Amino acid sequence: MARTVDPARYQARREAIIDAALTRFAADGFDRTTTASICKAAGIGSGTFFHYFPTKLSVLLAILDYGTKETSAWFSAQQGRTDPDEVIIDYVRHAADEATDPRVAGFIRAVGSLMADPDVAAALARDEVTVHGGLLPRVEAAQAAGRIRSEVPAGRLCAWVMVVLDGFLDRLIGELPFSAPAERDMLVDTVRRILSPSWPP
Amino acid sequence: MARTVDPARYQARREAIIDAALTRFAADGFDRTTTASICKAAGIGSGTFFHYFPTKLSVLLAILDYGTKETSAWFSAQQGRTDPDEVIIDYVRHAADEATDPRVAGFIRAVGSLMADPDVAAALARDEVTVHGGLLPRVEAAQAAGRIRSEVPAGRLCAWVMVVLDGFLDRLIGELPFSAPAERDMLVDTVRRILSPSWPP
Amino acid sequence: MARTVDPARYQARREAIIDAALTRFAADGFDRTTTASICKAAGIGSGTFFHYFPTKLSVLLAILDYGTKETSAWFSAQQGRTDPDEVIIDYVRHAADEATDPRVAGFIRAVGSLMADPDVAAALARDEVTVHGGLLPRVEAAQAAGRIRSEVPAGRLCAWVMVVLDGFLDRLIGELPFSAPAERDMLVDTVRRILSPSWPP
Amino acid sequence: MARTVDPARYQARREAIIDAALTRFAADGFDRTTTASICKAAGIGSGTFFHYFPTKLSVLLAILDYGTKETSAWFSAQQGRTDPDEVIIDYVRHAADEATDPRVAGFIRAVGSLMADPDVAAALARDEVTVHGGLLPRVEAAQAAGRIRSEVPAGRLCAWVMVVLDGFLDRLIGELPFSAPAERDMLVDTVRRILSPSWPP
DNA sequence: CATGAATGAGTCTTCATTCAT
DNA sequence: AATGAATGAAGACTCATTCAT
Repeated sequence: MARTVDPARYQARREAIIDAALTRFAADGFDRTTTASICKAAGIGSGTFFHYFPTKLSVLLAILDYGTKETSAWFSAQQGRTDPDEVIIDYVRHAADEATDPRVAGFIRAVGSLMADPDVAAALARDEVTVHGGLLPRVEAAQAAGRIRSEVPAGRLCAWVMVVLDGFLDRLIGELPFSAPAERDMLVDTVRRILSPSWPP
Repeated sequence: MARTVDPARYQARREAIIDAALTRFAADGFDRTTTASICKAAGIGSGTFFHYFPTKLSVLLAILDYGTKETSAWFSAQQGRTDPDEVIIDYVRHAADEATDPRVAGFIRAVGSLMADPDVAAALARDEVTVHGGLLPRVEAAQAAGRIRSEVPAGRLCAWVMVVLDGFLDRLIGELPFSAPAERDMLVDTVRRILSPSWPP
Repeated sequence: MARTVDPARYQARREAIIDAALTRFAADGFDRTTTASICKAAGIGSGTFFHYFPTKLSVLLAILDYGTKETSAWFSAQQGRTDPDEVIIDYVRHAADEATDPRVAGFIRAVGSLMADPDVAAALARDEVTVHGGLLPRVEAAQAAGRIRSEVPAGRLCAWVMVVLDGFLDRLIGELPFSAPAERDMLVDTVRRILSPSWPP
Repeated sequence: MARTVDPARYQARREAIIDAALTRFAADGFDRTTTASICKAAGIGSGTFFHYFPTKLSVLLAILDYGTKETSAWFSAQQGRTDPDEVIIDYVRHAADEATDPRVAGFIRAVGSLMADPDVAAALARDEVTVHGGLLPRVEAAQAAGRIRSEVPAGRLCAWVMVVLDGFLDRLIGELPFSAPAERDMLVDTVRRILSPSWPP
C-alpha cells in the first residue's frame, strides 16, 4: 500500500535533480543545458527525470521558487529586530554572501534568457516582490526614524538598492577581476551612500 | 565588366541584418532566435543571411563590435574637455540614454547566456576594456584634482561606476516599474554619491 | 528495475540499419543517400538512427568493418589447409561469390568517393591489410612449394591478384553485359595465369 | 558585329573550366566539389561558370566526352598497323601512361558515384563502346592470325583486358604502395598472359 | 517506480542556380 | 560577356518528451 516508495528518498532525489540542474544551468545556460546532462549530473536515467518534473523548464521554476522561499525565510528571521537600516545592510551582505556560490551568477544569467516566458516572469515577479516586500517596511521604518533619506519614496529606494545588488552580481562573471569577498565592503559602503540622508548638494 | 555590387547597398543590407538580429536577440534570446526569424525581420532569404555572416553567432559578435566602436568614438569625442568628473557623469548619462532603446537590455541578457563562448568572451572583454579605458584617465584626473574621492584606487572606482550602470540596465527589464528616462537623474545622483569625496562615516 | 533493452533486439536493429544503409549507399552513393532514406528503408524514425550511429559516415564505417571481419574469419577458417595455392583460388572464388550480392559493387563505388576521409582511408587500409595478410602467407608457401611463380615478390603477386579482383567488381556495374556467375570461371582462370610459373616468354 | 567576344578566348576559357573541374572532381568527388571551388580554380566568377555550362553535371559530361574523343583518336591513329596483338598491348600501355596524371584515377572514382544518372551512364557507355570498338577488331584479327587464344569469344577477351585495366587504375589510389610506372610492365605481362594461346591445362 | 530506447519536430547551414547590373 | 549577390530547397543532426518493460 505504499503510496510512493519512500517519501524521504523521493525528496532526496528531487533535490539532487534540482542541484544538478542548478549546476548545469549556471554553467551552460538554459537552452544549452540538455536534460541528458542534468540526468547525468544527478546520476539518474532520462526517464526518471520526467517522473519528478514534467518539463525541463519546471526544474528551473523549482529553483527560482527555492530561492524565493529562502529570501522569505531570511526576512522572517529578522522579525523582531528594531534597527531597520541595519536589516537592509544585513540583507545586502546576505545576498553578497550567497553570491559566493559561483553558480548563483551563472544561474541568474540563465534565467535572463527566459524572461519572455510567462511562468518564469511570474516566478521572478514573485521573487522581486518578496525582496521588495522584505525591504520596503524596513526602508519606511528607517525613513520614519530619520536614519535614511526621505526625499525619495521608499519604493524607489528599494529599487535602487536592488540595482546595486544586481550590478554587483553581474560583475562577478565579468572579465575584469572582481570578486565577491573582496568587494563586499565596497558594496555595503555604496548602499550606505545611496541611503544616506546627509548629502551636500 | 560591371563592378557589380553597390558598396553602399551592401553596407545597408549588412546593417539591416544587424538591426533585425538585434531586435530578435533582444526579444527571444540567442538560442531561441532562429536565423529564419532574423531573415524574415530583415526581409531577406535564408541564403542571403549567410552571404553576410558565416554563422548566427557572428552577427551577435558584429553587434558587440558595433557597440564597442560606438563607445570608443564617444570617448574620443570628449578629448579636449578639462572637466574629467563631468565627463564621467556625461558618460553615465550617455549610457542611460542609449538604454532608451528597449532592445539594449534584452540584448545584454541574450549575450549573457553565451559568456562561455571564447569569441563572445573576447568581444565582451574588448568592450569592457574600452569603457574602462575611457573612464580610467578621467577618474585619475578627477582624483588628482581632488574632485572625487581618492582613498579608493581609480580602477576600482571605475568598476563600481560600471556596477551601477549594469544594475541599471538589468532593472529595465525587471517586473516592477522602472524606466530609463524616469530614473536617469537618480542614476546620476547615485554615481555622484559613489564618487563623492565628502561623506561622513 | 527492468534491465530494459533486449540486447538481441538492439543488435537486430543495428544490423537492420546497416543492411538498409548498405542498400541505399549501393544504389545512390554516399552523398546522395539521405539519412531519411536509410531510416525509411530500415523502418525507423529519424532520431532512432542517431541512437545507433553518431553520424551517417559511421554506418558506412561499420559496414566496412563488417566486411573486414568477414574476410578475417574466412581466412581463419582455412587455417589447417595444406594446399596454399588452392586457398588463394578459393579466396578469389569466395570474393566473386560475395559479389553476387548486387549491392557489393555499388557499395564499393560509394566508398570510392570518400577515400579522402581519414577514417574511411584507415578502414580501407585495415581491410586491404586483412586481405593482404590472408593471401601473403599462402603466396609465400605456394612459392616455396614451387607451385606458383617465384620471380615476382610475394607481396607484388598479392597486389595483382587484388587488381584483378577489383577490376572484376568494377565491371559488374559497367554498361556492357558482365555477370558475376558467368565470369567466375574466367576470373579463376585469369588468376591462375597470373600465378602460373610456366609461361613461355 | 562580334558574335561572341573572341572564339579563341571562349574555347580557352571553356577548357580552363574543364581542367579546373577535372582537378576538383578528382580530388573531392562530384558531390563534394562545389561549383564555387571550380570557379576559384579556374579563376572565374560564379556566374561565368554558367555561361559555359548549364549545370555542374554538364562539365563532368564534357570531361567524359573529351576522354572518349581522345581514345577514339588514338585508335584512329593506329589504322594502318598490321600487328593487331601489339596494338592491344600498346593501348594498354597508352592507358597506363595516361593514368600517370594523378587526377585520372580520382576522376574515375568521382564518376562512379553517378552511374545512376542516365546521362552519365550514356556517356560511359559511349566510352566503353569506343574502347571496345577499338579493341574488338584487333582481338578478332589477332585470333584469326592465331596470335592469341581463340577458345574465348573476342568480346569477352576485350572485357577482360578492360577488367585488368580498371583494377590497375583502382589500385593507384589504394593504400598499399602501387605506382603506375613501376607496375606498367607487370600490367603488360598480365595482359599477355590473359591473351596467350599457349597454356598448359 | 526506474529505465533508456524510440520518436519526430525543429534548426542551422550549404550550394546549385538565377538574374540584375 | 562577365560578375557576384540573392535565393530557397534540402539535409544532417539535436533533444525534449513518451512509453513499453
